[in-house]
Amino acid sequence: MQLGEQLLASAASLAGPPFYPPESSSARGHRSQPSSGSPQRLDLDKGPKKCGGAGPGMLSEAEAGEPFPVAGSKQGAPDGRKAAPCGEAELPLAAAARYPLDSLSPERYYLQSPGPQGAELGAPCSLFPYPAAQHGSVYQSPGGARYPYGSMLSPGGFSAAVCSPGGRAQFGGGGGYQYGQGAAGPLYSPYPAAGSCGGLGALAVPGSGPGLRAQVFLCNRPLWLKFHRHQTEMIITKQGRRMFPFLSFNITGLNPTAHYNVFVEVVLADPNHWRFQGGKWVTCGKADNNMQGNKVYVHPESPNTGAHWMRQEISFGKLKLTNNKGANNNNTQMIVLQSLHKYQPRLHIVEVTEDGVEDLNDSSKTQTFVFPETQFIAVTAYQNTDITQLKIDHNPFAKGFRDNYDSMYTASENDRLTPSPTDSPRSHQIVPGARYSVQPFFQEQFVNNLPPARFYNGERTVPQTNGLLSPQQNEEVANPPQRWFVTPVQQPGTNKLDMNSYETEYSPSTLLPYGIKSLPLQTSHALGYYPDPTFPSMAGWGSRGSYQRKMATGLPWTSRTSPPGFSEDHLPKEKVKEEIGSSWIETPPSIKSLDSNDSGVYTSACKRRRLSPSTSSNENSPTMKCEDMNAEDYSKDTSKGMGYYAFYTTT
DNA sequence: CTTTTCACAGTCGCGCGGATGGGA
DNA sequence: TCCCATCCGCGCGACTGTGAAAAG
Repeated sequence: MQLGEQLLASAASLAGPPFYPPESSSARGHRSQPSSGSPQRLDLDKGPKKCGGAGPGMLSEAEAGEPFPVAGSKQGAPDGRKAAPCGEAELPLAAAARYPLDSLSPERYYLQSPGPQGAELGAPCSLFPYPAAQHGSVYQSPGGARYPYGSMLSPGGFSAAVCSPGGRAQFGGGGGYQYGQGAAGPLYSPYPAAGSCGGLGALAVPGSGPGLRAQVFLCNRPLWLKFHRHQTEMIITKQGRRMFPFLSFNITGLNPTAHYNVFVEVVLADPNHWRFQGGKWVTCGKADNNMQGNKVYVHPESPNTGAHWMRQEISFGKLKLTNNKGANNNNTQMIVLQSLHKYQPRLHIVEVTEDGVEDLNDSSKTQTFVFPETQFIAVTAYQNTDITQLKIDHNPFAKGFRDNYDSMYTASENDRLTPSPTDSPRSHQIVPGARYSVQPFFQEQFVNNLPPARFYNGERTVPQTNGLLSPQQNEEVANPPQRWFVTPVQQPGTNKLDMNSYETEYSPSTLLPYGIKSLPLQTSHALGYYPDPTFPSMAGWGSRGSYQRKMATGLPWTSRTSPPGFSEDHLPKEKVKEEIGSSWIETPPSIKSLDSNDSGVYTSACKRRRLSPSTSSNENSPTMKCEDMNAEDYSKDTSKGMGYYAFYTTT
């Protein structure tokens, strides 16, 4: 467990003053040892305890409906677009801006900039690393204010490039983003962006040593965004529950020969305790930041060379979340969390020696990345049915909860409740993907793991779609079609269900452009994950969606249907809007009619579904469970989301 | 009343063992 | 006939969300 301890120490040291008070005292030792008298500990007991009240730290519904505040954000989006999935309650910036937070001074909160990350919503795996301090909303415990947001990097170092994918805004320069956004003030100088923000250009830093900046891309970002819009929830159980979506990254910019440890740390995202009330998440007193337990999950392949980490996608699919405090002792695969608290996963990349020994004195060897869209609230049971539905729709392990229902309907491809690759933000993924032609990052997860049967002609010839997923410089967007034909890197035997099936939603097929939709494959029966029974009703919304997506996977040539230069950069706003607006929550009329006709069957076959026939309608679509968000509001919301894309694409 | 725990049903992949087919 | 490789089916375990019961 030397490695584990080192990493723990690393995380702690990185954090300077840790984000999570109880762990703060264990900078180099055990996290399990609570720092009883830790000066950094935030006295949250003074805060309002009563849930549902309107005390400080609470987000009223009215407030929740307000536009996303940008005040305090140096680089704040000028238009104040908001990224709130289901109200802004979950947005730290909003929260921080509104809550006196009792004894907490504002500077203790490192707000999430609504600008950059919001703008990149459409980018699945884009290459826009930007400063840590400005991003994300990791709750900073008292005493930790010095290190905004946990960028535990030394100011002189290459500072953790909190890489939030997608953004393309110039990094650092040109009104770029600065560290220490908000009250915290810039603690770090602006990121000296190596060339353009993101893109492989930044990777082209030759032989860089410690100063080499890594870039991290959240691979399944569209999925995360989907959940984020509704405020992601993660189930925690005593035995541990896997995350879904799980964290999956692509890393670039590492020294190929150097060794690195890669691990994920889950930290408290804000100082509040949350509860689901009135169809939305509201704060409910102070968080219990005394929670003990392991907060770090070391990637099983650590330590390994930079080349290794960059060669393939780095997935944390086996990471489990638990509320069992005793789980930290003997199960390093589990991260201990507390229910109804909001957390922010963070990725740490620490350069180590060949033996895996970390130089704790050299903070420049550590980089931390935070993706705000991966924030989630830990729950023991799902609160928001929207989230439940998303989980069912996207998590292969939950397939049993959707098949019957799915097979009930025969809605057209366009009339789906569940987003297809063409009607969801995933479509945008192609875009960024189009930029990625150099490295088949996703092959293992998106291609190699795909059941052969899912490939057209039974051959794994689809990898060209990988091109969609392979990082590529922005300037390369111009030739997406060619890029798509990327030679696959066969890595048989890797990843199983947890990887490939999870990602099937984002397999190349899911990333195919609109054109794919018109390519209904006859190979439905060949789909590994979705057996034949689902296909008789393929036209139905049940088998459609992910199922057909998989069919598309098999088309090596499907990518060609994509318009040249198709990219999120060039994606017509109308199209984007259309896609956003057509997310799964919207139920097409055809379904409604079917619902009425087959309600009986539906009821028996899908009694477990929370989505009742009536709720399949627009009026009662799951989305509307955010009570403060009616259809119109949702539309607006999507528009706002669109704003993100617009902002993103124009940046 | 809210939150947590547990048993349950369903799906999937893996591993094992038997059946099958081809070659020596 | 024997040996080896491949294919197939079955059982098991892992994993999911559900829904009821228990706990606070």
